[in-house]
Amino acid sequence: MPMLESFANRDDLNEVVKNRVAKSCDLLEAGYALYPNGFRKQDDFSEIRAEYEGLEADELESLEREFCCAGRIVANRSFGKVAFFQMLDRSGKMQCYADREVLGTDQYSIFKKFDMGDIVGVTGTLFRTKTGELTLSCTSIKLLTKSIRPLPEKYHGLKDVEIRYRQRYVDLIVTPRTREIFRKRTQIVREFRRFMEGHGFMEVETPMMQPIPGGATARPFVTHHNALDIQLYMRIAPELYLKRLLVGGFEKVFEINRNFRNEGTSTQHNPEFTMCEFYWAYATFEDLMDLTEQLFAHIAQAVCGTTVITYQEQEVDLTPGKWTRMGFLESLEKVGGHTAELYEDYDRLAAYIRERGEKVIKGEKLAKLQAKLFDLDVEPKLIQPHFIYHYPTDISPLSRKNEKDPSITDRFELFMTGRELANAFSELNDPVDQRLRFLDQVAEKEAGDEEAHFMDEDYLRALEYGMPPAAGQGIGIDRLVMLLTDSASIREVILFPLLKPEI
RNA sequence: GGGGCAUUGGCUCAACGGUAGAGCAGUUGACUCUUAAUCAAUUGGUUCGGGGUUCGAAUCCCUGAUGCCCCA
Repeated sequence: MPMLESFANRDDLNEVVKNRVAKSCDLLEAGYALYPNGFRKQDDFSEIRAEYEGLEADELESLEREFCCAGRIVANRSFGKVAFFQMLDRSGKMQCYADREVLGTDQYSIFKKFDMGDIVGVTGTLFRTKTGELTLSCTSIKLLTKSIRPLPEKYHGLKDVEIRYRQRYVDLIVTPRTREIFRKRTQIVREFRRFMEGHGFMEVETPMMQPIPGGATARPFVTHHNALDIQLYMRIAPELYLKRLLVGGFEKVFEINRNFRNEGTSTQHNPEFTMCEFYWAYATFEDLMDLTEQLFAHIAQAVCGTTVITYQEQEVDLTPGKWTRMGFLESLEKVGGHTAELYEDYDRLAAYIRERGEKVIKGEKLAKLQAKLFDLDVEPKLIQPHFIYHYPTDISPLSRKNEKDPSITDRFELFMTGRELANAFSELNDPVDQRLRFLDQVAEKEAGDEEAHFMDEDYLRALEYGMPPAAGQGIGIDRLVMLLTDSASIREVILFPLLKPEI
């Protein structure tokens, strides 16, 4: 109690909090615990609703059953001797009814001291109100957790996105859509796993702290291991470790986990994000296209109940067989509206890209400029699912070269809604070729490209033992969740997105 | 890294150079079927921080912080 009082006297607290602390003191003095343990909840509101929503008022009345629920008070409409209040549990909301006649004067007067946001346990029976709403009439109400901070306004809810992200716990209490998004996220990951396991893939975990970061073109986070006194990097991709597992003989592996890339944030980038990468021995990138169509359709069907979804008011058809497959250069022509006269003429292409406001770095290869052209004029136009394949070898350091044309690789990226969702290729398993590609990257790193790949001798050693021909793919889980929850920003689908510290 | 917008009570928002206000939440009171309950009364502010202009600044200028959006 003295602690509570000193808490209440802190001068940084607003009136509402002080009031609630004062109320808490009253409750304590009257002999009630503020945070008692041991209440056993029996029933979820959604289960009750599912089972009894269909019953008529008289059928409910003859029901003998007493329910035992717990949750947070999120609305309270009080009359003199009765009150209707809403409770929220993990499954949803339920209207409850408190009646002085039923509860007795003592318990009812204690109930009147409860605030919005308090967590309470109730027992009660079902009835239907005059307006027909299924309601739990309380036979007992017990305070389980006192809340001393006021919840946001009930009608407009929480609109300040900064508070929504920083205090996600409040957002989850008051914003049904937020709860919905994260439930769906869990479902999506679960269905992803189920699909992969159903296709014979084995889930593994590989290092997230790596002495040599590899498998992607990105700047890594650097950290340090004290006992070993070595520099470590947070992984930018699991790729090279998963392929070591192919060498080891696991033919179908996947990992769903976090990657870390030391870059800015945007509506589509968070420094830590979740990827699923999978590797399939004795398959090619073409097999992956078929698998991907099946995978997306499976998840969309399971989570959204349809394979035709709506994203930001655009309809996207994920039905397998309807996905477009198009060559990289072909897409520059057909979608971008350019000809070889532009995209194969280095100087003209460089001039065009500068004109469009993109930088051209001195010594940058033609393929990189073509990729920039693609980003500018093709990617934004790919609304329906498109596999864009045969990327230039120069920008695909881990992909297998095409057998007929070594300037391109057997690689594709998946696009829809104007953005990339997956990257896949037939894997390069020739250790000599891989060494040359690494050396090429090392040269670029030395020339100042901080995103270029590191040399990885152990990975080359693994390839020298022999990695079976294989195809591998990475799918951005956050972007997939954005797609299936119609979210415009990646922060909407990450529980605690990275923000600068408050103070 | 650059540009634009935002920041006012716990929350949602007004006031745009002249006394900082409303609704919800809170407090007090009334009320036995409400569902944004209603009615009456009422508390609560370093207008994001710091500087400046002005007789006077939430408002105009500079600077910093955080967030959002767009670009790189």
